Amino acid sequence: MPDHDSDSFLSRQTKRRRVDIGVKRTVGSNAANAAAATTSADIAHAKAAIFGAMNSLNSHHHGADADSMDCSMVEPHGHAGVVTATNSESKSNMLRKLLKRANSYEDAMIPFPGANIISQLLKSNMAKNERGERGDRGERGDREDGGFPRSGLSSGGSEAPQEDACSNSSQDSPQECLSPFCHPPALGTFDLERLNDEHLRAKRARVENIIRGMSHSPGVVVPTRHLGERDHELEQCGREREREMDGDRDREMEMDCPPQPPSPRGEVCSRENKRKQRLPQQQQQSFTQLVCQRKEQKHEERRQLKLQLEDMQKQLRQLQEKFFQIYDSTDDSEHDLAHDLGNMSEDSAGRSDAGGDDRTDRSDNEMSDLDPGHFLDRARALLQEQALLSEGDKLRREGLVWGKGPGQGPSSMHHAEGKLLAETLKQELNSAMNQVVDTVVKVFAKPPHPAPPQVFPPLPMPTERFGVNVKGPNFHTANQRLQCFGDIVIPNPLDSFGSIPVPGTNDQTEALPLVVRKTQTEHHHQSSAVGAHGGHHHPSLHPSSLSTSMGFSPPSFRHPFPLPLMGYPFQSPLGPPSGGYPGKDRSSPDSMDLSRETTSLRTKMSSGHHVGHHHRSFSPTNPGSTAEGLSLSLIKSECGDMSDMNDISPYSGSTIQEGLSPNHLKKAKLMFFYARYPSSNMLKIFFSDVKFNRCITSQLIKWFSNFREFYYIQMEKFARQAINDGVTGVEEMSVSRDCELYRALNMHYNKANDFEVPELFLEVATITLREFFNAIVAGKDVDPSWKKAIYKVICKLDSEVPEVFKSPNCLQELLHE
DNA sequence: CAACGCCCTG
DNA sequence: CAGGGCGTTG
Repeated sequence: MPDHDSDSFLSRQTKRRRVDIGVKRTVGSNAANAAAATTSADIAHAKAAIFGAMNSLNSHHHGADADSMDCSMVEPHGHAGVVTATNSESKSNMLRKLLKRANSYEDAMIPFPGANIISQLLKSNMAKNERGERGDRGERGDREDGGFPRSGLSSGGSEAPQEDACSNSSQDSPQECLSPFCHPPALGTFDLERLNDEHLRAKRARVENIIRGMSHSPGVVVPTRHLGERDHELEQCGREREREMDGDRDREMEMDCPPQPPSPRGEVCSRENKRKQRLPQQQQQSFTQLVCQRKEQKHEERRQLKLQLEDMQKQLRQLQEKFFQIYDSTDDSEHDLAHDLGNMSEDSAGRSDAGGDDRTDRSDNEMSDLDPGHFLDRARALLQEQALLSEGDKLRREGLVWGKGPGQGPSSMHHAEGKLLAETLKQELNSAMNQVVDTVVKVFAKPPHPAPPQVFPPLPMPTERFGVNVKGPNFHTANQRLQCFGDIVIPNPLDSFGSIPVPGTNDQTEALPLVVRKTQTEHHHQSSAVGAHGGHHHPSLHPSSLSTSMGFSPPSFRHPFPLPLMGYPFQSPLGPPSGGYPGKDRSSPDSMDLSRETTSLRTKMSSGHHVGHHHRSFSPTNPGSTAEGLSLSLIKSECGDMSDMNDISPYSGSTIQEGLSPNHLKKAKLMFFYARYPSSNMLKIFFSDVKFNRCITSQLIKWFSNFREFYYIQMEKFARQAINDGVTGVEEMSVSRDCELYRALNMHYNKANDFEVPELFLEVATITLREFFNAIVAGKDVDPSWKKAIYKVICKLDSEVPEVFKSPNCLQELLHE
């Protein structure tokens, strides 16, 4: 898999060279390599973010609780001892049930598009957690090392370690993390096949159960289907999938690319397309482009879903943790609710012991218990109970105390508080659960809902395929809320995804989750290479400045959808969204997608050849995308492959730019006062708010080259002028703040004169001037390369650029001083 | 060969 | 300031 990645990247790179922006230097290949490593390690980044978040979560609690939290996501067995000891098992059971249901949905979702990836990721998390509990702390550290900017970076060698780290993480991610069978050495091929078979069977069973379950859900009408139908669908999906893969191969042949293994990866596809768009015969291929666009969108959707689920799970774990803190030694009267929650601790523990593969062998009984209808019903029951409880407790809620006071025994006071807390927790849980439900439902209902005008006749695919009537109110709102999660920053491909049919290919994307797991794994890994966060910032950038001046705090980093998600659970103490879901009235994010993508393109095209259209966004009104394709190819030929910049950080709207702005130019000019010859690494460090690619690096270096040029021209000019003026002694030559030379330089690099030119620069300028003076006086200027000696001297005079310049906001900070 | 930097031109 | 050519370096 890494081979494939690097291969494709190499070919991309070589092709790119043709369209280099002109500066012969290929500085960008450093950046490009880094970018490749970044993208290929996106999954590792995501994981690192998750684990980092979990770490931070755990760090707020002491050992046992932290452990139980870790377990809670996987298995509550960690609580079992504690809870049973305190005879409040039923309560905890209730919570566990809820929590587990939340988790179990990933399993339930497996047969559906986008679900498999989630479950895989969750399973991988479980595996990680289990390992982590065994005291393996190093792994997390490694991961963070690979995924996050490190603090101790040397300006010289920041790239090699990055690549190493990235490749490391990309290496172990497929095996360790993505594989549901996390016992590599123990399994022979036969075992693997057998497990795979079982896994598929279990999947099938789950499909049945889910479909059955959906029919219980309010507002969902499900025509019951037979396994045979489903099988047929699966087969069909597989065939479609094969067809598409063949298409990939064909296209690659056309591109005279070295034949690559058929990759389901949208990234590759899009890359192919981008390259292809430069070719004249692209009209013929608009169709295949559509296929790839859809794939890409689907991958993004998966990524989003995955992130959402993880977030929600984090929330749930938090809540659970709180719950157990409070109920550790208290009692309650919730048995009525808890009793129907079944024997969860048993099967939970059983599953935890059995490991990942055992999860697939869930019985139908269990599954029927996990269907969405029951889930929703229970949620409602909880809500009703809440309503009752909260009547009397609402007023006292202010005085919640989250710990046991020293003087507080198991008194009635404590008891009452526990009730309060329980209620609050339940509310939170409910809300969180609602979110889970919505998400899941959203997946189920991936609707052919009326999306932007379509050119191709829509294929009635998802509804039929899943037998889900998506017209229920819940589905709509769920859909919208999902979009709200990703709003502003993350493009929501859900809409366009489900609604952009591709003629001929019967929308095979739905079949992807059903493909063999290995393919899935690859798929996941690769699609995440397009991932959202790849664009956060270059790993070599300074985390300190980022976090302090850009609001790049770890929490927000790990939380792609912080506000809507966090706000939701607490928004309504008593009025949980039983009937109407909040977010129903949110504006459609469709327009935001456009604007956002347009922005992402615009910033990149900061100089020259602006073409008004958004990249990667498939325009339904322009089916062939011929014109767009051409203009797109123009853009790409300007700046190389844009796949490097596809990723949009959630913060990119205000912080990470994909192009150099006039402010960056200004900053560069001010930096020139300190460094005449900054290395590309240095530039990456100091322009941390810019997403580096070949273009940007070249541009920045070109800037400094131009600065030098001007500088040396001025020096020579003034030296000659002084000589002409009869100056004979070098000592008379100096650059002070009132001389002409200084004014010329200041005018050029500090036009607004709002920056105090450092004294060091004056010294360097003086030295330069004298060098020129001496050389000219000595008549060296007859030598065509006489300046080189001077350059050699000057290039050693670079001084440290102040730390302030590392801040993206350094202009404000500098100019306010 | 890639990376870099200078030079020239527009 | 950007584009492109060219030479140098490791």
